[in-house]
Amino acid sequence: METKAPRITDVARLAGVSTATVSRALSKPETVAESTRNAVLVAAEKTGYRVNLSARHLRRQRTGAIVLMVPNLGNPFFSEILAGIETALSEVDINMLVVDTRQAHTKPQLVLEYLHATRADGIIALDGSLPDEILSVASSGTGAPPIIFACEWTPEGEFSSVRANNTCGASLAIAHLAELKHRRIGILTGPGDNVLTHTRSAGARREMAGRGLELDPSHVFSGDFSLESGARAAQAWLDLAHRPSALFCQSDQMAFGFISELARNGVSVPDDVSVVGFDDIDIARRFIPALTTVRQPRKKLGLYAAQMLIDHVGTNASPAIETTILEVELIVRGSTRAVDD
Amino acid sequence: METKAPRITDVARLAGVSTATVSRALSKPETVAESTRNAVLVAAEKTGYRVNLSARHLRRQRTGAIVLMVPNLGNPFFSEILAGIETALSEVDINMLVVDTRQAHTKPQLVLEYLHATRADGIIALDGSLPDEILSVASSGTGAPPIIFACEWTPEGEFSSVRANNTCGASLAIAHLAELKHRRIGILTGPGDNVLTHTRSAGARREMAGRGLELDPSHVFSGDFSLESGARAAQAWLDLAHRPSALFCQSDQMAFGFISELARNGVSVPDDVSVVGFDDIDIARRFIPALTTVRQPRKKLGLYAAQMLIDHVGTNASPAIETTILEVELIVRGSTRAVDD
DNA sequence: TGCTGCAGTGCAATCGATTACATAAAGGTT
DNA sequence: AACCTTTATGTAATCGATTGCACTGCAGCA
Repeated sequence: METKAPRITDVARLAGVSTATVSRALSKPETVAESTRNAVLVAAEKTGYRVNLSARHLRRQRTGAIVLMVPNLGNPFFSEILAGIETALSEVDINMLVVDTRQAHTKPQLVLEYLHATRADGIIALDGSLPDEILSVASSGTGAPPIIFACEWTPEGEFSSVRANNTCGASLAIAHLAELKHRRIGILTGPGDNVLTHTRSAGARREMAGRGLELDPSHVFSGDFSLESGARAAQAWLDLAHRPSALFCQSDQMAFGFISELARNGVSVPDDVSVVGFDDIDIARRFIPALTTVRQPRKKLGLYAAQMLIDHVGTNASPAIETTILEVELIVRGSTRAVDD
Repeated sequence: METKAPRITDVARLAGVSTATVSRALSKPETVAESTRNAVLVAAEKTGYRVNLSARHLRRQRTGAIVLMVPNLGNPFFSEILAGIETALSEVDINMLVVDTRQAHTKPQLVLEYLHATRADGIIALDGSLPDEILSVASSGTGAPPIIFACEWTPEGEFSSVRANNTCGASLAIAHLAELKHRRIGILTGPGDNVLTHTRSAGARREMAGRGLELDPSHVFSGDFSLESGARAAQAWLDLAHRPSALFCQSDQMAFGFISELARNGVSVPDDVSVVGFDDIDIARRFIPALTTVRQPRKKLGLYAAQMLIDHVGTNASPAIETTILEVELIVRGSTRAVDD
């Protein structure tokens, strides 16, 4: 019963033309006479013909797909960026291959596979801390597809990237707390080796310095952007004799973990501490208290990254390194309030 | 400068063997003499050879990829399932192509493309409500790749699926509330046309009936699994003269929206109302109050779905329809408490 | 009338790897 | 010594679509 899928020759025979004409009628319709084109279309419809993409890709030397390297698929922060990328790609008929890079650090070989041009036409990396082995291959240019970093990036700046203005975001967060008269402001950072951590920390420190505020080293908590690391920071906060009255968390997730753990210990946000997050993920406006945070234009980040990659893929040799920085916005909600005098 | 990527003939020449031997040495090492194999491996290493996947796929008549149809990439509930699927697939060297099906309903053509075998070897659908146009093609069997439903499924049961025991989950939720002496229990449902909505509602109703509890029609709120629909239900709840003392929400997101909106109106969970969710997404244990909910084994759902699909793809003609139902678990946290007598 | 140009089409090479089949060499059996 | 196996390798067809080049026929032009 199992009928074979129709091939281009089947359509050609039915339409009474050559395969070359069928191919042209379908992919460059304007080069074929209208009557022929219609005959081909009818024949294609009748046979239920679908091009064989493997054959097309082989011949055209493109794969019609890009890979997306995500540091941790389980993190909700990424999902909306994914959605943005997907939207942009689906319009130009490019597929999105998703890879979780958590394993990249233990098994770089596995991820290296993706860097070779027969797998994908390009790469969007949401993970700025890919192992050096991978980055060196990527930058060597020989046969490796173009790569764009989104959100995160590599400090050396060898690659194009689209990112939020993290420095400015951190400044906004600190400025907001300072204006609420907080003078003992703490910071809950991301992982030590992460560019976002550095950039946000630097932005925060600069803003504090500019306002003559000191940053007590014991008020710097180090986390890893996750809920649980926020909860751990709360424990550390509780153990302090001299506690900060406000905390700038470098991710919303950590802010939630922090607030939640404090709540379990009878400490209230914002009454006892003010908290500012970073990202503005969906749940932020519905957390209790609603979280004051720095909004990153996630959908836009995804769209821009995809667009940039599409451009690179189209003009198949543009080594120009572009960096697009998108503006962020402080969203003031219920997790911050002025200190009592 | 741009050197062409090395081909299999380059490796063959360098190793002094035929292309057939190179191919075998790389993909079926045991069929080649050890000395030859080593020579090939060395030559491959030296040239930096990578197989051209388009060529391989064309010849082998497989694509090495499966597509994953996700109803809404922006929803955090799905991310962990994605992670599970990705883990299983990466071990067998299959790629995951992710497609957002929100557009499927407006543009079925676009999604139909994926159903043709040259794009993917198989499909995992997290969306049970694909348009009929698509389902009929999928079930016709002619050239369409195997499809597995995960989490959601189609009511007609024409396809294999992996899902949680939703009926049982709903029962557990209601039983828990009933044991806390709640007698006026409300339900916040998902979209009316969704299988999960029906199954969970049926399970809840049955459990209530079994315990002699009445379900007041005005205590059934209809949502769409989203945060905001939970908030809207809270408004509806506030407007009631005779309010339920407990609410079973068919998703955690809705529970958060509901609790949050009540909090803004000075109503406390669990003091004034008890709330049970469904899913146990990460944030549930850190929400304030921590959410009592029914845990779905998300990672496992992903793993099983991937495994089932891999099996189907391997034995390339197994029309047997399997249904795997995974058990759920009630996680009691702070959003529920006994009614005051 | 004869020539040029162009639109429309077909022929056949090509993309690169895989694999059925053929062949050769080595070892085993009687 | 003749013959059969087994193992290792090579030859060449094949997967299906695309596209450079060549060809045909017709319109336009001098």
